[in-house]
Amino acid sequence: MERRTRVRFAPSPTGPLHMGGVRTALYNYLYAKRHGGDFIIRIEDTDSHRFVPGAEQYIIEALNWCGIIPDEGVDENGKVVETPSAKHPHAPYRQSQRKGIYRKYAEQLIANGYAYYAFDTPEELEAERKKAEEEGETFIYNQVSRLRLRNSLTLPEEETKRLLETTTDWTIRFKMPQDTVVKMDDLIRGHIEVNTDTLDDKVLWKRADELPTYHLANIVDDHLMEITEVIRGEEWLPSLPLHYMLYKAFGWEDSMPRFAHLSLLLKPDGKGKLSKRDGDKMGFPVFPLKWTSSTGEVYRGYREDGYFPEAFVNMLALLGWNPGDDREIMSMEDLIASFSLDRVIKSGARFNMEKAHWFNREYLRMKSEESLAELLDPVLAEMGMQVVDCPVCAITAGAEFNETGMDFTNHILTKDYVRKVIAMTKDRVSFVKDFWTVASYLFVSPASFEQFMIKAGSWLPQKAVDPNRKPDPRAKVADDSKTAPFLAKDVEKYWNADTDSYVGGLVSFVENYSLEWTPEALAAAMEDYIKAQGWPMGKAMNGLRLALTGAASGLGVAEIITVIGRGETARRYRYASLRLKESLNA
RNA sequence: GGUGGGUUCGUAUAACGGUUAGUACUCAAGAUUCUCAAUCUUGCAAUAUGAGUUCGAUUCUCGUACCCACUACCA
Repeated sequence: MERRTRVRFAPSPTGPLHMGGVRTALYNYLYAKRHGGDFIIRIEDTDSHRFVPGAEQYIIEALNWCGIIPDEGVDENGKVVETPSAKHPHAPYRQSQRKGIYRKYAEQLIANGYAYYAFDTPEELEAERKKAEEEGETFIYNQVSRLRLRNSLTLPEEETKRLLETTTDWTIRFKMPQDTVVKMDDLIRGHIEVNTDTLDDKVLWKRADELPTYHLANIVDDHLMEITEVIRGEEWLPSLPLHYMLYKAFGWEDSMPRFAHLSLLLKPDGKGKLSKRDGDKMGFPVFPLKWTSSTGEVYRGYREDGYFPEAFVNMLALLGWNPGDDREIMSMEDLIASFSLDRVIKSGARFNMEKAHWFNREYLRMKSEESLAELLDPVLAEMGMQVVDCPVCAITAGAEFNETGMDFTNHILTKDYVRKVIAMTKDRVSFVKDFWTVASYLFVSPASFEQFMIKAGSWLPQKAVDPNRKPDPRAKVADDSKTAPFLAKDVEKYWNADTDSYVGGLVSFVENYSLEWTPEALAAAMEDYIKAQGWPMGKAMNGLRLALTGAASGLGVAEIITVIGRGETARRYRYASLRLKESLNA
């Protein structure tokens, strides 16, 4: 009988979900949707000591941002469901609120001889561990040691009874059978065998807080919630034998889910799994959303760093899985249509920031100018710009737009102007905030000229250096003049009396230019003019760009002029000429 | 230490036991150009290691090295 596919993502609210967790959730989601099944969220909060306020909400919000929407466990308002309904029949979905149901399962195991009561206190166990350590060994609560410890297997029945009633720090432990080979199958890793002699007697239920441990709660809930596949992180592989044994002990073998253990996400240097500190060290976020810890530490998030959720999800999906062909840019629908566990990679994957940037750039290019303008709005507002939808209203309110829709004195601009800038600079940026970085001169005229130059120069993209990479023997020594800040003392290289006259002439030409006002037409006309005058093309054009942008790099000169307009062009030239002359004389 | 998992260019990955070991990112060179990008073209770069099985091994088996996880009354 074919069962409906039901998978779950079962995070523990002990902190923010990091990108590895998001990937696990994503793979679960893709698998569920690929098979037309359900994706369920369950909160595993059986450890009261490690509970972190806000973590649960963070997890749900993060998944929501990624477009990973649960079918069950969380309602439309993003709240974990607490009372059963047709859509959420297994509520509550928080294990702390399910605590009443686990004890009887643990007792059932004892009744059938699969578990026992253990009365050793945490202090006693700690002492055992310490003793073993001094002897150079490791203490394990297992088939051998349980015979000399205080539990219902060694104590007389009356004593057991008495302790159960009079003490409150006992536990129920699984009675791991001796010398039995557990044969397991993993959807990603294939067949695995483990001898039970290497396993210990795990605690299943604690009297102290009357809560189950992960192992019990997990198996019981997966069974009750009719989970068909368990897709989780590799850190669970060592406890898979125990979980197999538990299904067997409960007599649930027939409905036991199939298991798939995902490899971990590694630090970019490949040493160890990704942890929350790595982001700050390596300069990238490890969390989907920004997180502020209770001690006030702030961790960056992909959302706040300007990544598009589609790009983030796409990048994450391909970190440890591939569709079997050369496709890389894939929407959620594409991913769902192609996802399969047998193409999940067994080895751990390292996160690569350059590739993440590339993904974001690809997605940015696919977006319309309209939607990018929308996204750029807050950035412009932050820089003191005011974007208006209704130019007429703005004019009556005192805005003085030039012919291109910009008021450079009052920093007011039209939506049209923003769209124009975006169209012109779209293929130079990876993130929405980069529009400002690469084209601020289209929004503000240079105020303090030399400073602006230095700043503009320092904005040039810094090339990332991978310490692991072998140097290319043919690579030339880095040309500093290309990336170094454009300093005031270099002015003469770019500007002298001749340049000034070329640029001045060009500006007059532009002011009187009356033909088609497009970058192409204007560029052609300017070039003809420069040639007719017999001026050096580079000197004239680069000089004008310097005057207009304050930098030695940037958009085509004609493009800039058609955006900022004639008046602003002339104004910037006069200003630059003045300031640059001062620099030369100084 | 024990148990389990893993190992293809710097990174992510592809390759019915038979390919010139492919692709993308990064990097480099060239083209283009008024600069810088973008774009296009080209290039650099890998099967951890030793045995075995086989006509033939990146692929199967075993050993070694290295990496990772687990080894809690945490998940």
